[in-house]
Amino acid sequence: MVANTQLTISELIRSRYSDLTRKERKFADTLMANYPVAGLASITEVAANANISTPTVLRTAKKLGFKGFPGFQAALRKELKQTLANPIVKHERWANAAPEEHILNQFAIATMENLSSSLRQIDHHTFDKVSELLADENRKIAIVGGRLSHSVADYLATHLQVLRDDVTLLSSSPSRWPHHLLNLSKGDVLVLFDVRRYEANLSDLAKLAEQRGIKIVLFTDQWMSPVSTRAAHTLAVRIEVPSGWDSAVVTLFIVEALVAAVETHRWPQTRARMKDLEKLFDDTRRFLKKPE
Amino acid sequence: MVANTQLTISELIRSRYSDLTRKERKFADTLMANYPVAGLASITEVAANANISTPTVLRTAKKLGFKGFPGFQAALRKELKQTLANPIVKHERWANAAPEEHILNQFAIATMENLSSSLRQIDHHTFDKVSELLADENRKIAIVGGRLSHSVADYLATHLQVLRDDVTLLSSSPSRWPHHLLNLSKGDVLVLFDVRRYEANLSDLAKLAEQRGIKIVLFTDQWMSPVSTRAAHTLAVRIEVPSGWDSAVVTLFIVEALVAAVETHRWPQTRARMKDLEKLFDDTRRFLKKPE
DNA sequence: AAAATTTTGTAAATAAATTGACAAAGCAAT
DNA sequence: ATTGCTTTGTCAATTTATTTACAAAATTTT
Repeated sequence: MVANTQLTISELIRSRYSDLTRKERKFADTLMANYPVAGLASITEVAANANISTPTVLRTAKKLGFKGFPGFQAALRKELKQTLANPIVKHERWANAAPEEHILNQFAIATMENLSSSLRQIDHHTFDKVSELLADENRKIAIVGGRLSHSVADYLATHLQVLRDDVTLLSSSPSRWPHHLLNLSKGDVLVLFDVRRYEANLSDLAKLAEQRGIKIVLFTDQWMSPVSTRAAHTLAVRIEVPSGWDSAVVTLFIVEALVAAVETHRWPQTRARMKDLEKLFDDTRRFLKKPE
Repeated sequence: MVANTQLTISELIRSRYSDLTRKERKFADTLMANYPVAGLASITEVAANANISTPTVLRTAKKLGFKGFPGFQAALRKELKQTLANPIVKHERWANAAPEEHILNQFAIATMENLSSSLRQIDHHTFDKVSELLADENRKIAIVGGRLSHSVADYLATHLQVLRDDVTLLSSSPSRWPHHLLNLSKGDVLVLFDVRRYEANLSDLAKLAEQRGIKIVLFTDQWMSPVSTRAAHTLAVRIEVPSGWDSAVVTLFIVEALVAAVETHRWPQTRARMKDLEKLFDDTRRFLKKPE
């Protein structure tokens, strides 16, 4: 007999309940009363909690179609994992029903996991501190990224420039970086993006910045760029996806949230500033109908 | 040392994370990525899933203040029992302990919704078609973005350039765009990022491209850029977040998944090419130790 | 009420998990 | 490159869990 993989174990128990003997039902009841955690301890403990003997637990598991207790428990865990997994991925099936293995699905799952576990790790005090730093117009801001993280640095710069003055994006050629630092002084902020493989140039730049008393805000990955020892604040995110390189999605997410936080800090000034800028852009670039 | 019963284990890990060594963090990361189920199997299995040895798992548990692995596990179960009993904390399975209204959490909710609803709308056949187009080395590729989407265009260009030849990122100044089109001919591909407010320049460029028989791949938002009428393939995503502008996170997600798909199509060539490039970059830029 | 049958538990055998001791590998400082 | 220190894994010892075999208890049938 093989366990039906379609049914949850609780459904399985309900459907087979009439086949169970008195003590077996006692075990089933105990499990259902605290489902599924009551089934996740050792067979000894589980039996003790239900006031039955260990062989009875084993026999029940076998009756439900499992080879042994460990198999039963593994099924419980698997089920729990799916239940706890992000409700969005799990429940909201796609209209067009792309197969589970489609790369979009694979990526979605990995990205959701990256996002949720990054959120669990990020300290929101750090986030708040960083957003205050970036909102403080007494500090100049320089932004720099590595080879692959340059676009994210660009994104942050573009958006911050809308919100405040004195925001510079360091060019992508490392040779010119030290030069840029001359414009910064003690108390100014260097935002640095460094994910693996960590670049020595960024490390050097951080050293220089530290010597000048410039505050470093570091975006890195879970393995932590060596720059983190010099950084005033470090925001580490998870970046693993099923491909040959790393994902910048969660980093971009944090960047956007930060920009939104800065926007909130500076709302009065921002409002006026954005109007001005919009006008400016309207003159430079032509826009089409504005939706909504 | 006794485990503080006030803290959840995930909080405990976060607070002691800096005390953990490399492999210990690997365990912590694995646990956090699939919390708390990843910690509920036997120590052997848990270690195997994290690709570390069992003693390392044990040492981590002890470092966190538990007497042994079974004690650690019992704490996880106890916590899980409480979590499952109280639906209010449900959300905290994927957010951290920051208050519900914290902008990080607000953003997380919005972003997850954007991602899932975009996934539901995107036709995976379109996605596959686009990935084939981009993988076809007989077609030249030009990439262009608007004012705010330029960084995403940059990201796509940087990554595609690793995978194949003939990838150009159009500069951010619209006046030079038409010039670039001269390098493209019938059957080549123009990837265009256009989210509200839709830019007239991009629209003009699309018209020109269409006249020359260039295939247009459009990334836009749910309201659809006017370019969509000229596009061979349109990928529309949801972009709303609680801030003054729109989110590029989901767009970047699709871009990354596309790059991964192209990588798969072209694996044999890619492999060699990436090796060459790595070497080239190693000569130009200096990298520090490569993690993992 | 006794016999037959089923259920349940005890206890031993087996298998597996946990832990500890130590050696190898990795890393940092020189 | 060498040394000293830290981290990590291997392997064996120990403990614990799981399973089996069988006997006792309970239940049902006659």
